[in-house]
Amino acid sequence: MPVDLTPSQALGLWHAVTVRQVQDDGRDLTLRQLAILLEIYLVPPPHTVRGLAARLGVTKPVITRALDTMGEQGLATRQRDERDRRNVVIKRTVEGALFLERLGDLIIATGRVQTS
Amino acid sequence: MPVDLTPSQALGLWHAVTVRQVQDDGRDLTLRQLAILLEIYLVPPPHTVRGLAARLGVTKPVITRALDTMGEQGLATRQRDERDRRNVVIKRTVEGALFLERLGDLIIATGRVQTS
DNA sequence: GGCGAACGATACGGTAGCGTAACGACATTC
DNA sequence: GAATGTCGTTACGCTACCGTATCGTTCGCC
Repeated sequence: MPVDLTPSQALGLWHAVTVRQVQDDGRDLTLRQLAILLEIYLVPPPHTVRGLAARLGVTKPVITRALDTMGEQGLATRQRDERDRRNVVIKRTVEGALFLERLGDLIIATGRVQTS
Repeated sequence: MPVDLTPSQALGLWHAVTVRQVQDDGRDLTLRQLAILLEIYLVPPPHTVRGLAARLGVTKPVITRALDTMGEQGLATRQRDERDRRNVVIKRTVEGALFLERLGDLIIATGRVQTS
């Protein structure tokens, strides 16, 4: 099941999905926040602030702030690591999973339309 | 040349591309700015502030501000419409075209790796 | 010519992001 | 048990974005 996109199709897909995301989503996430969210939900846990910062090439406060915002929106949760209480483990939430599920559906639906 | 993505592959693609975009791009565009950029370069001109605002479901100042920022970065230019001097026509730039070209290549390259 | 509408830009107060630097809590090491 | 190191968070000053409201310019129309 290969993904065989031309450059034009690739950008077209990105275009359509991004526009619909802007239109529909009241959340207005940053690219960084979206990257963090995808990282949390698509990469096996555990996730820490330091780990995410290193993975994305940003500073720790960026992650802390993003988790603050996304926490208020119910997209992720924080939890102290009881084994090493210096660490904070980032947990997934139902709402976050739903958000990504909708995003996945949007991409697929758009891809079908774009290339049909 | 169909795009036959599973939900998992779709999100995986989005994930990898978004993360690399965050890692590599010092510009740190907003989702809205990215949507505007894609709209300008993938939809046939002419583009106006009002048109883009309507298309994306945002207010006019959002477009004005985004064009300010993107103008400083060389990603787009503004030009008065001499036929109707109330209008401003948004023009593409070489740098903007290069940016999108790189994005397209990134998506394709990622898609190949992701699904191989 | 004057009035109203349309367009883009600007002003305003507020919020949220940024990077750098420092901080408190905790673990580790000697 | 005191020093050192490692976490995540907070503080600071700053910049950029937000939405609402208003402004100046320009067009169209009577």
